Amino acid sequence: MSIMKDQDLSTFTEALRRENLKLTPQRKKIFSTIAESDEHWEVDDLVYRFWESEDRISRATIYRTLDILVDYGFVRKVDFGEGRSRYEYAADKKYHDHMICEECGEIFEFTDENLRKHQERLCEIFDFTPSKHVVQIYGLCSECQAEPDAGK
Amino acid sequence: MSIMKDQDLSTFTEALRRENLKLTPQRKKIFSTIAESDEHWEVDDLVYRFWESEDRISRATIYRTLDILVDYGFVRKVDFGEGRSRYEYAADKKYHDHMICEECGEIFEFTDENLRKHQERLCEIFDFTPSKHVVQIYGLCSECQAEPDAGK
DNA sequence: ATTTAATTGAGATTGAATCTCAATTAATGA
DNA sequence: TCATTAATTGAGATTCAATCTCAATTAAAT
Ligand SMILES: [Mn+2]
Ligand SMILES: [Mn+2]
Ligand SMILES: [Zn+2]
Ligand SMILES: [Zn+2]
Repeated sequence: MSIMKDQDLSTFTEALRRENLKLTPQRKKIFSTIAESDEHWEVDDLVYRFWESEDRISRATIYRTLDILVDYGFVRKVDFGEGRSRYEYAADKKYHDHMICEECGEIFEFTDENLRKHQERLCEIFDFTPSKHVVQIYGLCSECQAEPDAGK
Repeated sequence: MSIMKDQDLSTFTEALRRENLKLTPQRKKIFSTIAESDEHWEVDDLVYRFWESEDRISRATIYRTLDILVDYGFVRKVDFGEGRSRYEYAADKKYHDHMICEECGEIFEFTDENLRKHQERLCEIFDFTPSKHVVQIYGLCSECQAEPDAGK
């Protein structure tokens, strides 16, 4: 685990203490696994990863810990309309949006400051105080346009 | 039912015939109810409305009919992260996006051509062929900023 | 009127997410 | 180090939206 992520872990530890929550082995393990995970993983990715390891962690605990991590801003919850949630480690990553290929499932991240500013302006017009923006573009990625079966 | 919506119904009828599907009383009733419904309704809104009427329609049939209507483009399915889907009658309404107040649940629609064009440009850059865009802004509406309990 | 493939509805099933509660454990401080 | 206490865990039950199954019904075409 990198220096940066060790820092994150101690930030997590402090946040827990601040709210009188305990630093349990389960929470520690979930945190460090997440910090090393691929992007946009789902709960079962964690469940099965732990399942194969020495000490399993129950679904309930995983869900509960994720809620805390989302609250604290270490993890972002994303919904690509699959009927279940995905998550991404947020601590070392700035604002971005997603393109989702409906053929191969690949997810492309992009950042567009103009897009962001447009939205801010709209909020001003509506006198709306935003807490969260969702921008998603569904369609066919470059590969899948060429060969419709590429991703299968 | 307006002239416009009668036209829609016959378009629906034709679409059904084209695919060898039958025009049943249930489908007719669902269609006309939808065409008169408020925006962003959910399945249970329909279920209960039919429940109180003469002839009830089963959940399964409602879901199946909605799938067809979404396929044909008469209805748009929207997800505001509530754990269930909402729908809106699409036939007489052009492109728009949504602001969702997290306090009172109100949904505001807006249309911004620049935003749309920005997204188109991004798709070109990524060589991505879009089929669907989702833009949602969650936060506090004007009313709810002033009085946090306004919507309760 | 007959034929046939599509449709319906009741109820079972799935799958994600949440809840319950008894047993366990981290944290605090004497 | 040990006792106290409130937080945590895990197994399994529960919830809820959505989908599936299948026998009975029905729209539509001839
Ligand atoms: Mn991402
Ligand atoms: Mn709308
Ligand atoms: Zn693709
Ligand atoms: Zn509001």
